[in-house]
This record gives sequence, structure tokens and C-alpha cells, in this order.
Amino acid sequence: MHAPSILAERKVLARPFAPFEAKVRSLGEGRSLYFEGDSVSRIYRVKSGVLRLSRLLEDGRRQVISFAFAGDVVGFPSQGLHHTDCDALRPTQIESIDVRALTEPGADPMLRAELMQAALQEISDMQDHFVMLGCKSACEKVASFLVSLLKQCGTPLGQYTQFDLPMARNDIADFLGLTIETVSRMLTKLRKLGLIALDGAQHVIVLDADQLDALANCRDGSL
Amino acid sequence: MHAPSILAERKVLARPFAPFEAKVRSLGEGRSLYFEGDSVSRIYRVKSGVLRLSRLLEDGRRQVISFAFAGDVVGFPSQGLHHTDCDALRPTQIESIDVRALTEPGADPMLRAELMQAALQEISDMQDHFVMLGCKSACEKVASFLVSLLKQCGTPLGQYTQFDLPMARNDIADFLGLTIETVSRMLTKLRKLGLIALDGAQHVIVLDADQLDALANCRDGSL
DNA sequence: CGGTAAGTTGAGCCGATTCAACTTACGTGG
DNA sequence: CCACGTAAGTTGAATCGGCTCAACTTACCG
Repeated sequence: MHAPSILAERKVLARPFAPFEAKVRSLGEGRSLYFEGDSVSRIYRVKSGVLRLSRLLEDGRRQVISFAFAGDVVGFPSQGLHHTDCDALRPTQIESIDVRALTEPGADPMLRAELMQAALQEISDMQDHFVMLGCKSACEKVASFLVSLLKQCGTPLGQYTQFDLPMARNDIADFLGLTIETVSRMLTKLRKLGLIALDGAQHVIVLDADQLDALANCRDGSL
Repeated sequence: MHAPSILAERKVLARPFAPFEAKVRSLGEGRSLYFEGDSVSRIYRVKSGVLRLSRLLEDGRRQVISFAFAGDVVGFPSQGLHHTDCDALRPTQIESIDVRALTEPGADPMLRAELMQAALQEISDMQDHFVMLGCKSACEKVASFLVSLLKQCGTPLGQYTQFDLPMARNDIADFLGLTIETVSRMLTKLRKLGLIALDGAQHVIVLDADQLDALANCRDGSL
């Protein structure tokens, strides 16, 4: 759940009406940070853990917009409202920033420039995601996804690189515009090709990063 | 490539070191404003006309990221570079702004806030587009697309609303993650359902906006 | 009026989905 | 610590939506 020590500490230190001051809090696994339609009072920078941003349709379909890792900023408003749900996939520490830091003239220029950079980065990342959703085959999607995670959270393991999938198949599928079955099949395919190994459902060992990267941009899933 | 006449003109008129001044120029139909990989020195606000932002894969596949209409801002940098191509689909007038207005402390605060708003709006629009690409069927995609154009550039025609498609089937297909044939078939379907009428390939008359909107969020293309 | 590009339509195919059975992983309580 | 129950993930078979390829029609421009 919440880390009491940090919250308690903050309470003592927090001065009222210090709108642009950063505050740290933690979010238990599965907890929501905000929901679509909530009005935006603060935006957040992830310090550790993983968040999932998603949008839900009335009929139950879901699109996972992005996963946010340490350093990523989430919660940018549009018309003053949140346009996604935001949930923690892992215990997560976040730093919150008054939304007025974005546009109000009095805000810290350094912070504001930093937030603008984060927004620009997000736009660029989303453009990549468009190519993924619009152009790529199931195999390319899954391979691309693994490559991007590899870059974000890969750690060396002998001559290979490993990482944990912090999200369920479910989330991967809704992120890539596929079904869980298809994601599973593609992971199996990559495993049988000898490009990855799976130790449990979450732990991925990348055996051939170059080939994997090649598959991520190769129309026919053969290379 | 670049339009020589316009560039020549700019060279004469440009005063050095007037970084934040807005400049207006026009772009002929089919002309490019910038290319993926170009370094970003200025960003642009559309005054009239239509721009297409797209990204090209090595193997020829293309994703149209967005269409920009009057009021939209394009050209946001990431790592100082453009990450899309940008081309005019119609004769277009654009106002250009020095990119330093985004982040430099000395920049006009009003302008900067405005640009931040534009960036936030873009993020929100892209989230909608994700849902489109990731969740929706061909029929929903085309219907959604028509609805959004209707809102952007619809004009009354008796009891109906009409608009011109400023882009080719080609562009629509690459925007929606479909083929031109599928786009064509869906337009035909909507026509046969009596929701729209087509006068030539570009001119659309929306006969039943409510039904069209309903189809835009209905899994089975029946309603 | 002819030529070319753009758009439409049709037939057959293929990749991803659906639906269902099965396997594995995991947390709980005996 | 094992046994069980549930949730998550995998695999298979059959279906279907959108794609490919090809022919045809329409619009546009010199």
C-alpha cells in the first residue's frame, strides 16, 4: 500500500499553498492514480515502479495508451480533464506537481521547460506507437514491444539481457491491438526461433537481440 | 523537395536574430514543409489549408499520423529533430515560430502557454487515434473518421451537413490502418445504408449524422 | 477527345480472432 | 509444507474480417 513513512514526513513538511512544490507519494500495486474524466489538479512523474495508462470503451474494449516507467511524466490535462485511467502495475513511487506549473506565468521556468520536454517526448513516443498499431503485423508488434522493454529495463545476464514483464498478457494485447492468444502465440514463436527464453510468464531472457530487432521491422515473420 | 521560390523569398526578407517573431508563408499543394530527420528550427501554426503528417518505413509502408487544419500546431521537436514528414494536401498558409519559444526562458510567456496548450491538445487527440487504430473495426474507423471531419470542417447544406475530403483514399487508409479498397468498400456501405451521399470522390454529404456517430462506436457494423 | 491517375467492385486467400480445452503458476488454508 | 482452488497463460481448431490481386469505372487534365 502506501508507504506511511514518506507520507507522514511530507505532512509535517508540507506548507499550505505551495502549489508548485513537488510532493512524493507511493501507490500500491493495482491502485489507481486517476480516472478518465477526473479534473486535473496535479500531474505526476514516476520515480520508481510502473503505471498503465488506458482508455475504456462503453462496450468493454480497452486501449492501453502507454506504460510509464521511472522518469516518465503522466497526467497531462486536456480541457482540464484526464483522458485516460492510470493504474499502478507495481508498487510505484510518484512525485506530484501542481498542474499550474504547466502554463501559469509565475511557475518555475526550469520545471516548466522540463515538463514541455516531457510532453514533446510523449508526442514522439506516441508517433512510434502509431506505426506499431497501424502498420505492423502481430509478430512485428510483439518483437517491437520486447525490444522497447529491453531498452527500458533490460539488465545483463551473462552474454544475454533479461527483464521482467511488469504487465499481464492482457495489458500487452490491449497495448498492441491484439488478443491475449495472439500475443501468447507470438511469444511462443519467438521462443521456438531461439530469440528469447521465458522463465515463468513474466521473466524474459533475450537470446538474440539483433534478430529480435530485425523481426520488429520485417513484414514476413521470417527474416 | 523544398519549394525554391519560397525559400529564395525568405532569404531576402529574413532579418537575423528575430527569433520569436511569427512569420507567415504559404505552401503549394503537394509541397513539403519538412521531412523526418530534419533538425527543428521553427514550428508552425496552420492558418488555412491542410497538412498531412506521416511517417514512412523502409519497406514502403506508411502511417499517416495526423491531418492538421487551421489553428493546429505542427512540427514539435523531439531531440531537436522532426519525426514525421509534413506535406500540404491543399494550398496552405502557415505561421512559423522560432522553436526557442518552446523552452527558452526569454520567450513570450503567452506564446509559450499557447504552445503548451497545443501540445496538450495534440496528446489528447493522439489518444483518441490510438483507440481508433487499436480497437475499432474497419466500419467504425471510417465512420469515426467522417464524424471527426464533419466536426472540423462541416458546413450546412439544407437540413444536412457537407464537407470536402481534402485527402485521397490513400491517405485515409494509411491514417486508419486500412487499405484503400477497404476504405472504399466502407464508404460504399455507408452510402448504401443511407447515412452519407458522395458527389464525386471528395465531396461528402452526411445524411444521418446521429446514425453515423452511432456506427462509429458499434462493434458489429449494423448498429 | 484521349490518356492517365484515382476510386470502386469482385473473388479468393490469409492472418488474426473466437471459442474451447488444457496447462501452469500462485495464494490460501488445512 | 502440501493440497487445493482460482487466475493466468498456452495451445488447437474453425471462423471471419480485412487484405491481395485483378478487372473495371470514373474523374480529371492536357
